[in-house]
Amino acid sequence: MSYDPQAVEARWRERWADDGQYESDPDPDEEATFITVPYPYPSGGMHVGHVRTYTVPDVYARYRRLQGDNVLFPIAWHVTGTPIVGAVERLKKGEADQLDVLTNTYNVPEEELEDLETPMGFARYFIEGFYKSNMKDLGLSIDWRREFTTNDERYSKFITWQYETLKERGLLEKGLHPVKYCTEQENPVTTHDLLEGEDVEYQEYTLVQFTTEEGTTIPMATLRPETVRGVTNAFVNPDATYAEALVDGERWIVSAEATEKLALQDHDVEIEREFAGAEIVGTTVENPVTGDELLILPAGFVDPDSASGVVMSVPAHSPDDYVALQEAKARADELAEYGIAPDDVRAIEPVPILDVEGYGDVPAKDAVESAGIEDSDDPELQEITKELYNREFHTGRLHEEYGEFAGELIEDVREELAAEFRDRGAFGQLYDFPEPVISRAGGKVVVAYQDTWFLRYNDAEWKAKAHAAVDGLDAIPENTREQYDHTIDWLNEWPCIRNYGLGTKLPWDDDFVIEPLSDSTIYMSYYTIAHRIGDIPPEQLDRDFFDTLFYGPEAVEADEVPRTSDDSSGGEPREPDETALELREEWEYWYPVDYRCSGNDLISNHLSFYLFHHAELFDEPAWPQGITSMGMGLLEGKKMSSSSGHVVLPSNAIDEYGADTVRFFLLNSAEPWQDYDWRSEQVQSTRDQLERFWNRATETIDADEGDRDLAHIDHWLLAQLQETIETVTDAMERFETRTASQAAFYGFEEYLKWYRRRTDLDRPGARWTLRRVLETRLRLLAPFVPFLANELHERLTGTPAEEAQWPQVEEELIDDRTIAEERLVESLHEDVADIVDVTGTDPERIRVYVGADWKRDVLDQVVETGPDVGAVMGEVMSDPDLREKGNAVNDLVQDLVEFVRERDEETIDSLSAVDERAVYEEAAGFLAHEFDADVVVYGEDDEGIEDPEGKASAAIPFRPAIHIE
RNA sequence: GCGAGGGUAGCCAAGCGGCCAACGGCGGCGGACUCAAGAUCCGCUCGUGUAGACGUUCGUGGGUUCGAUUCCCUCCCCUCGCACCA
Repeated sequence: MSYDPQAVEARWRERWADDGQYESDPDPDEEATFITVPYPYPSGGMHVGHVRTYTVPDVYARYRRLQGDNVLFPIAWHVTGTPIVGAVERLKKGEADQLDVLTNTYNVPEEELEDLETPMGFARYFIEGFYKSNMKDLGLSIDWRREFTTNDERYSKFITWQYETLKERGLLEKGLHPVKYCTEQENPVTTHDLLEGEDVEYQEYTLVQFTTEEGTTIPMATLRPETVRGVTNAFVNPDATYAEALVDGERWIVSAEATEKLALQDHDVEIEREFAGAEIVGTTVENPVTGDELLILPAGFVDPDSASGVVMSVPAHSPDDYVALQEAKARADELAEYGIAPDDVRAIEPVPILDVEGYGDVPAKDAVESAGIEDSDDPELQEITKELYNREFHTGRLHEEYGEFAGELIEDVREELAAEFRDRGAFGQLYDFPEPVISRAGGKVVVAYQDTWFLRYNDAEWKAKAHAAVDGLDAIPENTREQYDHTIDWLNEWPCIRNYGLGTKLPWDDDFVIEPLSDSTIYMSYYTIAHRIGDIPPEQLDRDFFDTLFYGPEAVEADEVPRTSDDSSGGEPREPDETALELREEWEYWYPVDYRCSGNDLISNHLSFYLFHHAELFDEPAWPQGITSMGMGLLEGKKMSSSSGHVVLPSNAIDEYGADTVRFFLLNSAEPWQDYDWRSEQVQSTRDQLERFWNRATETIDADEGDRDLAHIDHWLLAQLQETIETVTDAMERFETRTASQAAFYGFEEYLKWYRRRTDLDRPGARWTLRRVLETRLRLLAPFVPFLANELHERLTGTPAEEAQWPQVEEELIDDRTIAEERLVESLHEDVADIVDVTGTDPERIRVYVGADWKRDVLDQVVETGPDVGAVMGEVMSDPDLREKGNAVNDLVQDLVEFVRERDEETIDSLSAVDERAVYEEAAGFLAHEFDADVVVYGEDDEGIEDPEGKASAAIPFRPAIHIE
């Protein structure tokens, strides 16, 4: 029967569903293995780029089951936050892009679009229609009883418990934090809400507070506060609108735009009057650090919508400023209209404040002159400005006048220096974007301070615990360990709430929702009880309930203090909840998570949060045991992207190739942590290979069973099988799905190819061997291609592969000597083929000469003495018979020393027991058949040897001489 | 810039001190089978070569070693992450 994956797979899916095959419950007699994967976010459909993430854990789950474990592999749906809400809004607005993705990429029928117009309706559509059905079609061995969404009432109770506990432990703190803010909607926005400037990051500008004669503050925005001593003048845009305003009670002058930003960044701003920038051009201001009086010059390049709208000029270090100053000098006479004396402008000279390698005293001048820049419109000006900026930041050292900071590198002291001036009241700060950022609502996006709650990942003790969790972790691949440590060190306060979106309300302030990365840190524990918690009324799921569940009855009994912020029941001793105690058994059985299979892009946030929260909320035995981080998927060499339609839907791929092919391709084309590339040509080829495997397997199954009457080559194949079992098992333990499947499938195919050439497959011994090999391979492959492997295994043995055991190496079938012997045959075959090829002859007769016994003695001596020509010669020459042979021995020793050096000890060992001549004699028939020639084997010293061209003496041990004619 | 990963024959990709001119797949060429196509099987696919060899290769330039694709350093190029976004 030919390979029909759709039919085979449909049967097994049905069978698994009917049997509840992958529903796992605690069983004290079996070891628990708990595997998780980040729950998908159904803000769109699933594509093949997502498939491997879920297939790798499935393969491991299936592997552990074959090893006898009780395995739990659950899934749920993450709907928290704004992406789904945003997607629904865009749909309702009828946005073309959104409609295109839905109807063209994901083939949502027009008439069903309406169902997607509520957030949960949208989520449901993609959960049921894509994720869930795709996962089932792929044969993922998920316990479907445990699914939930993060918007479920009971899940929220669980998150509530988590956040109340963290708050009580002092790990949540309230404060102001800069966020992206849409001035149109008057609301914070996320990257997804942006129309323009998605990847622009806001920057922290220092406001250097210059003052006018009247004592008005003019804050000049800079990213380089350390250049304050190099300021020679200021620039304002004469045509822009500026405002005089009371800022926190002080009189300030900034651009009109800046007043709004200041107001949003926790300043009290009262605008008194607005005027054109020209008004203050020509006046002077005082540098708060040096006390110098500086002139304000006009400049059209000053953007009033960038920071404060007033900039300070540092011509010695900024090529931009240098060119602007030169231009101002050139038209100094025109500046008289602003009441500026032209000579005052011409008198302005750059003031260097630092030394930087590779430039002279005035670096900006050097840079401008060597680049040959003439005016401020030159596009190269930006480049050299950036280049000099970088150089100065990393290698620039401050001059003497900086006192304690003198001689230091800018990158080491900038922050410290700015902080010091800030303390003295000379500097302020302002967050702003360096480029325009526009929200999807069309409004300008600025940085605003928001009152927020954040998780204190900067807490030293918490960090220490998280590091401890990393120490005990099986980080796969191992080099991700340092990334976790690095992230843990680097993480700061993390705002964990949002103003809107789906999810759990902040327990003590329901204006806020806990954001998606923060409500998904310990939910793996929720899986252990998810299938039973539905029977419990939500109101019963209070703090005591979860305390009992996770911390045991004593956590409640011992504690008579009211626990929740709104608990008014007072200090009554409480009874642990019975149901919670029952569920506690589930949690204790399954926890900890043995492996979490995730993407390497999540290391810097989600996976590190996962470690932080486990380390804090649970005791060490419940900490994560292992994390596998995976690479991403490409489609025909390019990044997949649902918005551009450059995706393949799993359902299409499964229809076309079958689920086993999809799985096998993904698992075999790269190791999980490497990127893979979905190329339809390769996928098709994978399918062809599986089909060939199927056909061969079917032949073996249909043939007579044979019996255990084994020839040399059968022993050889069985010995290779043992090596394969070992390789595959080792690889599976390390999640090396490529190595494992490659060895079990393609690697072994190579052995079979040789085996088929070497022997008569109709022998009873061969048939027995082939059945044995097939059965073992089906078990090795069952985690990868479960449909095909279970089907064939059942046809072969009567039971599915998944009900059998993972293959064990059978000691009595290990046979290094036979493997070594067969290698000799292979290399003899290869040598003959080479000679035939090079000479272009079609041989009638092939003569094989095995080296003389004394040569073997010399080899033994080399092995004993070690690969050292001098030492071996010393030993060998003490034998008179050998000494007599003179130079021949010398040459032989040279060759044999090299022979031994090139091989490892095991190979040499296994060769020592080999009867070389017998091996060639056994293979003579095979060679005769292969080359269609007579094959005769001689010993070099045989009497009656035929040696027409005197080749025999060239033989050395394990490298016979050959003659063909 | 910081952190991580990577650059191997036409393409994908393994190797990670000697068994390596370098597994495997795709593509290409030749052959067997076939009326034919497909599938399958065999051989070739860096160069030279009428004897199993030699020569030049594994981003660049150095170094360590008897010996380096494999170890160390320099440089060049590519990919990913860098925060409130899942």
